[in-house]
Amino acid sequence: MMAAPSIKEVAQRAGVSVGTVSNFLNRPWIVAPTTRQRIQDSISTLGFVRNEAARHLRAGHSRTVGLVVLDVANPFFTDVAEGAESLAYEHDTVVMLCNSKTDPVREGHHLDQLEQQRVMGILITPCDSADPRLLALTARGTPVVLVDRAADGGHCSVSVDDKLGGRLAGNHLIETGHQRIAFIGGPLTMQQVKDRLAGMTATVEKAGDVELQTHEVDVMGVVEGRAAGERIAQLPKRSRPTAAFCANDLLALGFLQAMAVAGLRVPQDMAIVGYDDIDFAAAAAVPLSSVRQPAELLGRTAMELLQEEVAAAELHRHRQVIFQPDLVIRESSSRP
Amino acid sequence: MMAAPSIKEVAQRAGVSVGTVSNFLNRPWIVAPTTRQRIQDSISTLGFVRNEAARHLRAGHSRTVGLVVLDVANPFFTDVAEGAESLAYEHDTVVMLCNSKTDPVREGHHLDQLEQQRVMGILITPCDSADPRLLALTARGTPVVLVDRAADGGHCSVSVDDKLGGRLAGNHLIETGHQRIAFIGGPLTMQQVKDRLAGMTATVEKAGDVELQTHEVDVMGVVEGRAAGERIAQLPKRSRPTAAFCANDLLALGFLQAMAVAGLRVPQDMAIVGYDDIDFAAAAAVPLSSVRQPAELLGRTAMELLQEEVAAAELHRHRQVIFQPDLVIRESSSRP
DNA sequence: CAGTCTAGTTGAATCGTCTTAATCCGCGAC
DNA sequence: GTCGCGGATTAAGACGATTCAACTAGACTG
Repeated sequence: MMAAPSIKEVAQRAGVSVGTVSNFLNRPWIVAPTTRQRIQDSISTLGFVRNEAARHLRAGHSRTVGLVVLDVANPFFTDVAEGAESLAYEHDTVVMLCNSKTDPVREGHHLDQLEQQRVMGILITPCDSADPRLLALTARGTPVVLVDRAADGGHCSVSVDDKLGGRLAGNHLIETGHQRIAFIGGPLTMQQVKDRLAGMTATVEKAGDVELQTHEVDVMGVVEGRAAGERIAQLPKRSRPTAAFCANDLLALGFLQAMAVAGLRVPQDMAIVGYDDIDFAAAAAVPLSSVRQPAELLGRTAMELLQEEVAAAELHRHRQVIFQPDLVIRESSSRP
Repeated sequence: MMAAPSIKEVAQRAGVSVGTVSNFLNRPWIVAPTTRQRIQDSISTLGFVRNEAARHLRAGHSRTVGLVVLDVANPFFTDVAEGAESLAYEHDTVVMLCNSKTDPVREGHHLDQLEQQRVMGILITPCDSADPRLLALTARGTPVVLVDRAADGGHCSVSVDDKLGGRLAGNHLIETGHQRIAFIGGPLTMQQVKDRLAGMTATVEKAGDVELQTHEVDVMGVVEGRAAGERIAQLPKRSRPTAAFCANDLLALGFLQAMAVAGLRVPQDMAIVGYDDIDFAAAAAVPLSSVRQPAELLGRTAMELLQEEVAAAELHRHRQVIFQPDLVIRESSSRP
């Protein structure tokens, strides 16, 4: 296993200078056809592969974008990644997917690594809304775009109107006649969760005689949803909510399973509305109503903003793009 | 936004040479305490961040490992990633997670990128067992470790005995009295799928009077499992299988949902056994029996083999590690 | 035939970090 | 007072690709 051949060896073998090989690689049309052929041959016999590190060093910036998500196992985020990657692909850049698992320490570690790699920029759904590290990063020259969370001006951001999402779910449940509603989500330090709850609360207050219970969880996964469901199923019928609004679909799925186990019928005994409208939601045992977020578009737009910021540099003005969510009504919350 | 400060500016400001700063960074103990302090101050006031590209260029190899999986949305693979990452973390290396989506073109693109980045090595669950590209990659100096697939000597590999897994599922279903069994999985070009089917087939043949139907799918996701389930549910009762063995849990989950929709009870009308034992399996509406694979261990071991190969270089002998799967029996296949 | 183009090619400098051999300096031993 | 020793520091190359000013050799113009 010898060392990988460099442009130099390619040049030598083709009988030209390194400059010409570089031209061949980057501006082939200015190289004479015969020379071009010789270089091509040399490259394939040697099995030459460009050294990205060297290009990067010379260029001063890499062709990689970091994407830090809260949970790779959540289809919502894989869809976001998909969207980001599709645009990246068109611009010949690479996406580095990092999983913070809602853990600030892990998140910090990933940010360090990405900064050391001098990535073009970072797309992130941060654990903490107001982490000063993000601003510091930007100040030191790495553009940061917030995903699924509105920024307050220091960054670009792409988000969905979570309060509206909460209101949509609230209106729907109240209209279908529910008077005791549970909210399941958390941690409540996360802006998205706070906003979804706020939207719901606003609707409930306007309606007057509706009771809202809040059940906080510390991670939004299936397991936690199931646990919350079990807790709620055990409540005496008189005080048990008749509907649940889960802050994401993973929670809702777990919650749904708990209902099945507890023998409560969905939607007759318990209506459920989730959030994100992941593919699983429509395909659940009882198809889940859910507040739909345009995940892929979110990712794609975030990448767009980043590319804008990178291109414009000094004269760039941060933008906050906000999408509207839709409520998709399915069996899990249809009128009994 | 000025350019990121380099070691040179740090040195200047601290009144030392770049060599000393480099020493501070890599072998702090040989630097005098007072100097150390001055450099530390300089670093923090300038906000210096190491340039990984330059280190990499100098060192000739990067501190990144590529991990290419078939489907990031499949919890099995996120568990594998978790395992790989945990070990990587201990060795101060970074994992770059790439999603091929069972698409050879995407896979190829990722491999190109990773090779250009001169990654330390690549852990991959390839689409095609026998892609010559993998051997070429190794020949050119990038170690490749196969994950969840046994290699034939050209690489290290970490896998699980899929034939045994198939036999375990087969024995279990036959013992519980089933005589018509469906196998759902695909594409059949994938070695894992082939082996799981082979194990099942062997058991069925030994038993004698058991019928096995094969239902091939082209991607192993929830949607496809659901479709297969719908197809099978429509069969007349006399010819409809009474049990299904799905080549992964995503398929099984989809299949389970289709049964619910079709009004078939699980396990009374249809027993189901999945594969991978992802967290979802235990938490499904009807808890799923599943052939358990040690996903995290798989990832961790793959990374271990890679590090071994990188360290040993010339004198390295490829190893094939094979784990044993376990059958976890839950409600979905318990005796009616 | 001198002069002007132009297409094609070259060589050297550069990016930021690490390493190696060389240098410096102060102190104790003789 | 000199020598040597060792701890601390430095200066000078790599590493591989890119770029840009400079150069060559023909072709063409007037």
